[in-house]
Amino acid sequence: MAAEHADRTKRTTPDDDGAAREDIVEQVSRQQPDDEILYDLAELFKVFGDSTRIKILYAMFENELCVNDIAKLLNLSQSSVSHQLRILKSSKLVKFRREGKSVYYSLDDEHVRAIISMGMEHVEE
Amino acid sequence: MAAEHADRTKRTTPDDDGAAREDIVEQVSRQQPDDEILYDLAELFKVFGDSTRIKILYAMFENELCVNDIAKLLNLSQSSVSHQLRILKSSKLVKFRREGKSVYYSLDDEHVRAIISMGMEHVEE
DNA sequence: TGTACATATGTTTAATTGTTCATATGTATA
DNA sequence: TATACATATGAACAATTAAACATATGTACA
Repeated sequence: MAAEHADRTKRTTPDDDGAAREDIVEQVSRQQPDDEILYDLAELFKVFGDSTRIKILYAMFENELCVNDIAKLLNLSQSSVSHQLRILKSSKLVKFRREGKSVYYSLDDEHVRAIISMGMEHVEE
Repeated sequence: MAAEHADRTKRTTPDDDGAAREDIVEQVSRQQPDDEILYDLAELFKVFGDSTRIKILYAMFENELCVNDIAKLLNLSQSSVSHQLRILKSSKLVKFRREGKSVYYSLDDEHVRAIISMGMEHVEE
């Protein structure tokens, strides 16, 4: 794929290049997932894309925490934490269990951990 | 860590639980990366968190593409594509090379591919 | 150098969204 | 059941931002 394109870019005739480009574009178009899937993908990353939510997620990297813990830890209002947890829940990024009056939240699966780790590597390099 | 917490939650004395919570919170607080790093991490995911940018990134998954290709492929204005590529560039998600009048963009490194793939797995499950 | 094509960028506007405040729901216990 | 504590949720406001439009910059070629 990439190799094929590399070949084409070596051509010098304008018309040929134009035709090649159209071919590439059409091929990419066929390979592109449905808009709906890419929309969902963007929505997923949007959830990671807020510093409050990232702080909450990171805090849960190795511990389950209740709403109050998170509020104290990050110096946020209980309301704000609860609102954000609602978003994290509906994106399946965290799971929770009730124990007495408290609700303990934790990361939902290894994907979440992996995505955060991968992003961290990119940021730190 | 998680094991230690599991132990503590078995205690029934309210005072003990309270003290244990504080300990956990303080420990998490020490483990938490600097706000600045988490802010950068959120900023990174924010870039992935737009359907237009995700479409552009995905289109470049296996091919380098010029601005015009992307505009045609995704039925977007040249201006819009260029603005988005600027954001992708400044986040180091894409690299580019000039060839004649055109500028060819491609994914910057394997991290980018990995993050997208990981997100895709989460969305598709 | 002038013209055409490809890309970049400044500005404005409409829409999205995180936080705050107020209030409601849920749970344990006296 | 009344009270206190923990969490959830509805509404309003302020800040962010993607798209559109106009225009500028950069490149090739006659």
